[in-house]
Amino acid sequence: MKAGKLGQRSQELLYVSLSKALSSATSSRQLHKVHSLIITSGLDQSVFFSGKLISKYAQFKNPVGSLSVFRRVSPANSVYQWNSIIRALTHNGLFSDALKFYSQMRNLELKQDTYTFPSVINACAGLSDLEMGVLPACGDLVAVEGQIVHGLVEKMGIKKDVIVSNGLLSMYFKFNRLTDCKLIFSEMVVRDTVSWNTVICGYSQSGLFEESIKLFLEMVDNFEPDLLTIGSVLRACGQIGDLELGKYVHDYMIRNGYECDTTASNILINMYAKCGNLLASREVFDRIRFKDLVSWNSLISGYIQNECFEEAMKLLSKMKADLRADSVTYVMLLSMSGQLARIHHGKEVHCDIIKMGFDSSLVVGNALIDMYAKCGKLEDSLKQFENMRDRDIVTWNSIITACVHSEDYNQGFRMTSRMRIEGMMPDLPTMLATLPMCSFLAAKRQGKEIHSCIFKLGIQSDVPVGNALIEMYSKCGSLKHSLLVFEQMKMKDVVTWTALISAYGMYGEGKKALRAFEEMEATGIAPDHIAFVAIIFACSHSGLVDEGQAYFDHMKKKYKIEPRIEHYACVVDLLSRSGLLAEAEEFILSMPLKPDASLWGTLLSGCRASGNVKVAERASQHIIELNSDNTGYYVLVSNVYAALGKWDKVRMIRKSLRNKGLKKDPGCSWMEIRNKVYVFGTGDRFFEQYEEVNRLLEILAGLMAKEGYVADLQFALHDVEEDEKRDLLCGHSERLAIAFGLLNTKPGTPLQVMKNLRVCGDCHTVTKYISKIVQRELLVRDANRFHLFKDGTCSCGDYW
DNA sequence: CTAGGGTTAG
Repeated sequence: MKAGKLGQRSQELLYVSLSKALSSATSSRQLHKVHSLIITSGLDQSVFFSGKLISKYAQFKNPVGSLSVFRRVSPANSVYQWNSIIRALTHNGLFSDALKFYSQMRNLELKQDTYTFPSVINACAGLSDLEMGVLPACGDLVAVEGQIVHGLVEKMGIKKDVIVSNGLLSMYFKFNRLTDCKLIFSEMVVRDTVSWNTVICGYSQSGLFEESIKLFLEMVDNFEPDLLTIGSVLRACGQIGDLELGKYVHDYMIRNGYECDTTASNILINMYAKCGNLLASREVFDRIRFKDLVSWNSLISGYIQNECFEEAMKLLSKMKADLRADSVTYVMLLSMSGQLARIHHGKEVHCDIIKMGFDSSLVVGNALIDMYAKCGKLEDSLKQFENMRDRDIVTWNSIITACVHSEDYNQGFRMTSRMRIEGMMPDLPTMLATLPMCSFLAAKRQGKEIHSCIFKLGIQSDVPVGNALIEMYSKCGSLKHSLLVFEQMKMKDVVTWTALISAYGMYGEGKKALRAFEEMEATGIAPDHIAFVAIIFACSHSGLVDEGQAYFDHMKKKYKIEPRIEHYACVVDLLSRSGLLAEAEEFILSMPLKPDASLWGTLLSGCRASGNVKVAERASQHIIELNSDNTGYYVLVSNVYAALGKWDKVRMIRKSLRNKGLKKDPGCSWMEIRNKVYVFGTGDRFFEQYEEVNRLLEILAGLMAKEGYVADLQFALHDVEEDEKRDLLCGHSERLAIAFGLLNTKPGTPLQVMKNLRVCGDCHTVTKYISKIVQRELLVRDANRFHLFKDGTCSCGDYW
């Protein structure tokens, strides 16, 4: 009896001391020691110690240890043990394993409790992030598991448990199911700081900054925000540039003693920099007692974002005196080189990166691709891309963007197909990078594919995506689809409206563009300087001279937007296309900014329609004096002298182009027939069906002559005899394309032809005749607009 | 005995 009591007493003592030892273990070595003691005492299979050991191993990032303890108690019969193993696995990122254990637990018909769900929910959420991209089926599975969990939570009546609800909230945020979040949050009976933080962070991370700020303001009435809340809301302030609220939060921090927190101060630096208030950033920085690398990087990045590059460099050298730059610092420096397009600076940074051994970093590698592209060195971007061992989605998006930046669309499309072959899932930025390629090439088929991909990704309601789609469809010859996308967009910004106005402008729908502009103003969206470029261009493409000029004044007076060179160019285009050349020239000479080559070039193009050689010659003189590098203008100038028969001047210009190492963009046209793209260059003789195409053009020439057509030889721009000039005109690439299209499609089928340069006046006339003779709709897109030829007329009303 | 939110520089 006595011995028994003593035994029980010592057993209790052992229990307590082992439990204490286990709790206070601070290293895995200590843990192993205590574990051995527990085993020798024969207590390792007890519910209490096994559960505690499982959790303890998880704490030291040793899920294998947790598992081996769990296996020794199998079949486990206590909820505590199951909870522990599920939590241990989730804690270590082994989400799918955690869910497998959860399924087993469900099969055992053990009663789950409020401790089970938070871990399970976390596992669901974690898996969605990591594996859904690669394994869509797995993602579905998790979605189902998430629903089961939610259902069980409701059935068990533990919906009111704050921790469980918070877990559900966080899971749905990770699935980006915002409506569910809203519902759960509104139904929560009890909310604590964590609940508020979950929704505020969640909205901020989903990019819904206004929503996040609104919730924060609601929260402060009842709860004390902590550092997490403050961090999230400051991020939101920075993103939308809400300086006022940012200052309010800063005051709150000062009042509540968060001011000396380094992390919080770093966020403040970032917020002020994003709001453009570098002085405030600097003040916060100077007050930080313990500046860490992030503090320095944040301030330097602030200076770079606000284009104060010299300040940034000064700070950098100061920083280097007591801290070593890390990969983030180098990424920022690369971004600076890119912004400045200074390849020498970029290469120096690249050398430093190699020296410091940061060249193996994925983020740095991606930044290098971007830097080289922005410096116009696509070759170096490609080299960097090929040299990279690991590539993530950003790598692919960067190289595609690089190709787009250098206008190498074929390379760009090659990259997108390589990306598909290598199994990389495209994302939203991929869509934003590829859509402009389709726009430029008028590749409608690829554009449509991307559109369906956008639906599959579920990002069709994203505003920039919608904007890019509007542009793509309008440039691919489908105004109808553009309008459809526009109508379906729930949220619209100034870019959306501008895309619509430009679309109308390209199709010569000036009146509709004007109406769209008014509608935009009526919905309370203020036009920016680009919207004005779009509307004035739309006017000039439709011959709405008075309206265009009115908008130019409207911009200055009502919106206080100072006209830039491109606005002046629009007005010059507007006047000269309508034959008001004297007014256009006068306008250039009276403008407050120094006219550059683009203005004279615009005037010169405008001269083509009316053939005013005097103005053309004066404009040419200005262009030559300005010594621009744009070949397009020199082609125009040389055309003027060719038309005047001043061949010595033509030769002089050609020679100076050669000396500068510049080459004229060759004119080319292309069209899509049955999913295949056919390209034609000016005067091409080596393509399929060359003979047939030529014969058809001859037949058409005969028929046109009967209708009264006479070739306008001022557009044949070579120093050759008259009849040879006629031949050269016939060789213009758009004619080859049209003839080829006529031969290879059924009668009556509308044709769509793209051209990289502007259509010449003679081709414009010829196309009108052809549309009448063959009774077909011919849609021609040139450098900046569409011409729909139908029964002898053109939609542009000859304002080409 | 076990549970929930994670913020800053790119």
